[in-house]
Amino acid sequence: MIPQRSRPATIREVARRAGVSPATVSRVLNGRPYVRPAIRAAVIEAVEALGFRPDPIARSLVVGASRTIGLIVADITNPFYAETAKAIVETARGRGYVVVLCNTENLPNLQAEQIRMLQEQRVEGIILGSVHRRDPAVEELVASGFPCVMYNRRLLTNAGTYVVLDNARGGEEVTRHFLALGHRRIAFLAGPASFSTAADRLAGYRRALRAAGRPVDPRLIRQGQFKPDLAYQAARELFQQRPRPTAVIAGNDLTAFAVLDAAAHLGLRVPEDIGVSGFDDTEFASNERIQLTTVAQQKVEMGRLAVNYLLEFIQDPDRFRRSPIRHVLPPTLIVRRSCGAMGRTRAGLAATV
Amino acid sequence: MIPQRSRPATIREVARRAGVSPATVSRVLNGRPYVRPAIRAAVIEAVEALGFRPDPIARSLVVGASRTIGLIVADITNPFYAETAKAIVETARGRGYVVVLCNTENLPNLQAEQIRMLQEQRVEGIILGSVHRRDPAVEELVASGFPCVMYNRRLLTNAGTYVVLDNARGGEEVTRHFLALGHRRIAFLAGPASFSTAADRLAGYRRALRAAGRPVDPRLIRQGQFKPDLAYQAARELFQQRPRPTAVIAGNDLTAFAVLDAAAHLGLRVPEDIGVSGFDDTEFASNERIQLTTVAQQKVEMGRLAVNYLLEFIQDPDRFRRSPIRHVLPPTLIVRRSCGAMGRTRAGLAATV
DNA sequence: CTGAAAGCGCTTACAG
DNA sequence: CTGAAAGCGCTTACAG
Repeated sequence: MIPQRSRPATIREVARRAGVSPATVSRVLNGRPYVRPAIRAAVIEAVEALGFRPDPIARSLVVGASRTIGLIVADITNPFYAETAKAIVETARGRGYVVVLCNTENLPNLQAEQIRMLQEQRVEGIILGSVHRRDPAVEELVASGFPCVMYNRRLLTNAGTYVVLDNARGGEEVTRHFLALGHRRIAFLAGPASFSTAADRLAGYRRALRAAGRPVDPRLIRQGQFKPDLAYQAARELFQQRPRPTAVIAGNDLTAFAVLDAAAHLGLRVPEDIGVSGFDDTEFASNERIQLTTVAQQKVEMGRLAVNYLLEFIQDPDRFRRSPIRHVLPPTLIVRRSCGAMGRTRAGLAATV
Repeated sequence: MIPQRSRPATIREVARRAGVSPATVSRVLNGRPYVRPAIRAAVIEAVEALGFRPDPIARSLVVGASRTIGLIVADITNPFYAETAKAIVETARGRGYVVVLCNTENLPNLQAEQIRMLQEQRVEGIILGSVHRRDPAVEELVASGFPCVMYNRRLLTNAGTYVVLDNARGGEEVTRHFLALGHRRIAFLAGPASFSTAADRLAGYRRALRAAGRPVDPRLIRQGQFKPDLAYQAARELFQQRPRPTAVIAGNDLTAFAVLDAAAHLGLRVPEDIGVSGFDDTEFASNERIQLTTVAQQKVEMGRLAVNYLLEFIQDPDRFRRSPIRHVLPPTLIVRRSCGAMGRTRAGLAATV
């Protein structure tokens, strides 16, 4: 039953068996019209009898399509990337594509090397999850017209097709939330300024403060840490300030967890002494002991969109080169215990501030 | 400077420019001996001038080597798989290999399909992280001699090359630890019996109890849940038992977190009312609010070994077919707050039991 | 040491 | 509607 795996059948063996030419076999395999039904049937019969599966490598060589796409992420161990990667792999599989995974650790040189490598491997397109705002390798890639879509982060030039969260609105909403709870010294622990996510979230924070007529205090802003250990240090420093901030908005969930740790080590209670929030709504944010208020993104949807746009791009590159798609997804503020909004009146909070 | 990406140079253009034949260019590119130094230099000069990069697809077609490996995991959003995948991708990259990621959700049919697909894509080998104890598709793959290495889980037949944790010893040590703390009703929340990890950890638990002359109470054993929501339910049921278990060993960290949630929702204090432990030592286990006692594995090392064995397998398939490698890594018990060993005397604990 | 030729397994004009 | 031929971009015996 199961064909021996040793020597896969070739198209010419199928042709011989069906009594036709390899060209005809190729035609029925690729669903081309103009093949007499009887011949088509004979070919199909032969294909099945031999368990024939066309060699994708050979096919790639001639048509230049590998049915492979590349996925470049900053860090697959970050739950945000893991969850989007899962959706990407799953969606691609459903469309007959396989995905090659690359991890950049946010190193521009490494990312540039991976882009080169993926193109050499003849992937049909690339999904980029870790672009920097200024990113020569990506800018060049976009300019070249090679099918690619960014997700999560985008270029400062705003070039190319991308799907991102409305990070500014997310930053704005969570800031407004803390303001509404009566907080007046709200710190912002932003990621590196070179990531659009961090920059946009911070911009939203500033906008919300200004809209509320509150000053933006530079001492309350810490830039540069998306890594837990750096965020931990920055949080400790913030907590040492007098007067102490009453809330800290972390640039993502992972840094928010580090903020919680720092608070615990300094004997600060969350949310009584300090309100905390994150971004991403990763699995752990809802853990009973964490209960992190956070700005959620539609991670599965984001991954799915990235794949769909990329495959459309591959189908019709000219269209995307002429008019790239900029898809901005809405944020959702998820209120949990860590911000102090649950089970506390505004008056009660005002009293402790 | 930068060669136009539009029409990549071909080996015959390089040959023309260097005034040699394509065969010679191929030789110097592949580091073959017997090329006159002057000619070699001319070829290298031409390669650089044209920014030539050999087409890996064409190369694959003739040599049958794609410089690509497949990686099949159960769930990339599980931190264990994310961390090992990262090490695998990184190690492979260092050796000039690219990795195609597949996610099985532990579905045997899906896994079988991915194996087929990867072979069609002409990957040179496959790393399998989600095999079932009985797994026809994998057993067939191993029997066929196709280069593959399992990690994390292995087959009941024990066939093939693998690198796994000494799960039995891990289960044994954590059980002994709870026994030493004075616990007498230790529950075990095992993963599905079809995973060797779950089966082996449970076997270790049984062994430790028997060695201590303690009975194995079947009501304290729950099989089947590696998913947080199922584990949560199972934990609630365990906690409703009278007398209540005083400790629960979870099959992995993710289920341990669910156990913590269940305890919290029932108003049980950890570790005062109930000791809890996990497996894997994922990032979150060390979170200040979690402080989960757990059995650690060397995840990076495991990933690295899997790649290295696979590449050796690819180099010398006969050797691996004749004598597969069975690499068993030692577990490390990491004691944190959740088991109750910290800051409590044994007498104190005995009093509460 | 080097080149001409064949070939990897497909697809695709080009004829008919 | 179908086949013979050329070709995708390499590598590898085979001669010399």
